[in-house]
Amino acid sequence: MDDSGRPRTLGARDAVRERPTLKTIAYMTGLGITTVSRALKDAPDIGAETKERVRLIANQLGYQPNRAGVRLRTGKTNVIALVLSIDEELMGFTSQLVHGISEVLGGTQYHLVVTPHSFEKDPMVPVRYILDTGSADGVIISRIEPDDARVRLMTERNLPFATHGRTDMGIVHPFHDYDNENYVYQAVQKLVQKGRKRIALLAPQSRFSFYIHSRIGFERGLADFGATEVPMGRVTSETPLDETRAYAERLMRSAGSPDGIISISGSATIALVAGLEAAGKKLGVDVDVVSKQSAEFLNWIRPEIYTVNEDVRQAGRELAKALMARIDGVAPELLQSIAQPVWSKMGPKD
Amino acid sequence: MDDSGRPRTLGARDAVRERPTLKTIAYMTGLGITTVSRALKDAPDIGAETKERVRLIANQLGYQPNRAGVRLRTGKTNVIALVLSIDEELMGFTSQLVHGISEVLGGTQYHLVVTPHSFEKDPMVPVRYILDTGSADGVIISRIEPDDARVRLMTERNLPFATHGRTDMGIVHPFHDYDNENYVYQAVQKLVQKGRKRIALLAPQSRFSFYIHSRIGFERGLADFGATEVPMGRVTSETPLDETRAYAERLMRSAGSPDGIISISGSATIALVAGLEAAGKKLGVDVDVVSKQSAEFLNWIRPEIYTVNEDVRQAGRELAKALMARIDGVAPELLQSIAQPVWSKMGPKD
DNA sequence: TCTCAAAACTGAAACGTTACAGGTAAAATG
DNA sequence: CATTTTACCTGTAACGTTTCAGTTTTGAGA
Repeated sequence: MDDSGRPRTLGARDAVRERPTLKTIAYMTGLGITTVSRALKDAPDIGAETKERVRLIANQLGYQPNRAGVRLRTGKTNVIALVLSIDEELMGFTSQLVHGISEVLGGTQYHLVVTPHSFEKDPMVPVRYILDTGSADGVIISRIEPDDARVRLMTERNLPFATHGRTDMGIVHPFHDYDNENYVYQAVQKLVQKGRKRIALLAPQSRFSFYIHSRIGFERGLADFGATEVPMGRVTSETPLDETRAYAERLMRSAGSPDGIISISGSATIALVAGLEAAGKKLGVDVDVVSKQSAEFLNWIRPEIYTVNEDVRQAGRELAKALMARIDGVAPELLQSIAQPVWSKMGPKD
Repeated sequence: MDDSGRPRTLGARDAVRERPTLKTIAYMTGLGITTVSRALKDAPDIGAETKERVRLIANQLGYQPNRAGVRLRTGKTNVIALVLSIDEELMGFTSQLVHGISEVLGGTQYHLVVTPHSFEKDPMVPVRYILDTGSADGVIISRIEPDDARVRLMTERNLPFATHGRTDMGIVHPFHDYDNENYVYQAVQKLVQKGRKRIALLAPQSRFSFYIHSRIGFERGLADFGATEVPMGRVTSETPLDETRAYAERLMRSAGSPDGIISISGSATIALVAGLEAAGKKLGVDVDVVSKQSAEFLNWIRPEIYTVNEDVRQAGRELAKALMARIDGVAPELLQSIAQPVWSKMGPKD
């Protein structure tokens, strides 16, 4: 009926509306689909002038490669999966991370798929799903353990990933971490400088890597600066806030109550402070508190708290960049970074 | 050369590893690919026994339809896009919303793609991108304006969406909203009951729908309960916190300072309280504050604040459910909901 | 016994892309 | 002038799915 070989109503159909495809551009330029595809990829066997022409038309049509086509043909999903635990710290952690990641992904073909899950149940579920369905080119995980089953599995199965936190299992992989050891060490120093000697540490749950790091920093600090530890019982940064508050009140009323407290998490600090004030203690007078926070809010409430900011947004950026590089084959040992603590300007002056 | 007609090493290849496809199941059952496809869809022209057999093998293989294949063939992406403004409220709003949405999406084929953008620049960009690339089956947006260009565009182009907030432009669409009018109305009532008469409202930016709602509730409350307004100048819930604080301090030192303040946002309240205390005022004595919050944290800091919780997680659930229903063709007028304010148990007793 | 309809199943084509294995014409080589 | 390169370009097949238009088989009806 018409110039067969090519599908029938192509020109008409494409000229009207519809999303442009390689076929559209091929039709408009009079070239073959293959040529157009290769031209847009800047392949060496396509003439310079042809490439120019193809690019021009592609731009003008606003051509965007069809993701499903690419994915089906090549297996490349152009998706980064962010695996979130449902009990991640409340105060802005997740949103900061998401924003940081997307900031970097914004200039690329990657989309960000967020996959939350209940950590208590089984942290492997989302990772296995991604592995089984091939639904992402790379994965970002947090809440890392020293010996992390997810890290092992993804390494075995060759799925690129980046971790927010370090492991200690002889596997070299991309990560970004906060230097919690150094943070706690400096915190001890700060408290001792203020004349505090009996210090408590509100640490993370012990299964996580950063528990170890903060303990190491703590013990090194106690030794170096000469102070003693007041134990926090079973209270961690993830204990329900009312329990934390109750424990803090009891602790501060007790005989050997601490005169300095270091907290690893902003929300726990709120409960902590509520507890110690309920016990009649005064911040900056009877006791000093140092806290890390992922959003600048503690000093609005209590200017007396010494605060250190964790730039989670920056962490998101680092993780996204590292992961993309890993996907592109960069060696993992080149994709590791550790952020140093930064003391907030809102805290006390000294 | 083996049993040609079918691709060569299929049985072998699939038995070993590789992801199972319809072809795998077809090979194992001895059926055609089409039959398998239709059997899994429970089509009426497939025998009951055959369906059973196919389902059994599919389950056993852990078959999951290839998303790229489906998407290429049908255009269905099985993706929900969440369009976030980069300057969304800090305190947990984003993460709550994300978790709420994923909770619902968890049981479905849908994936959640998060697409942040700088609202100040151009809120249309992400919507246009999704429209142009067909990269999602539905969209969730927030920060809704009474006359919202995104709503208009998506309606025109027939892209299903749900909004976190209402519009007022004669378009019926799925939404979930918080009853800010009622919240502010009740807040005025509460303050008047406490004997407060000169009330200030820290409202959202005026371009947003919920500005109007809170103003209406405010004015209705003032009239009904007999109080007068103290204006907040140009301060809104999005003003940088230090400016809010400075303004609050100045305001509270001035002649006609308010004895009651209503705040629409938890983070703004922090700055507000810091300001009024800097002016020497005492919460619950010189002035009462009522605040909405999306995470229960204000009363840890100041038990004297009257707080109302907005369950953003629930909002996420509602939005996800509404959007999926809309995608399935349910009429938009059936997919609208408004959450009522709930007074926190942590606030003052009366 | 023959015809027809219903029930059950199936191959081909298409969605948009890329890898592969050519193809063609012009230019360089002998 | 014949032959080989070189530079550019192209058709086919395949990724996994669904739709369409059948085909085969079975059994009922005449």
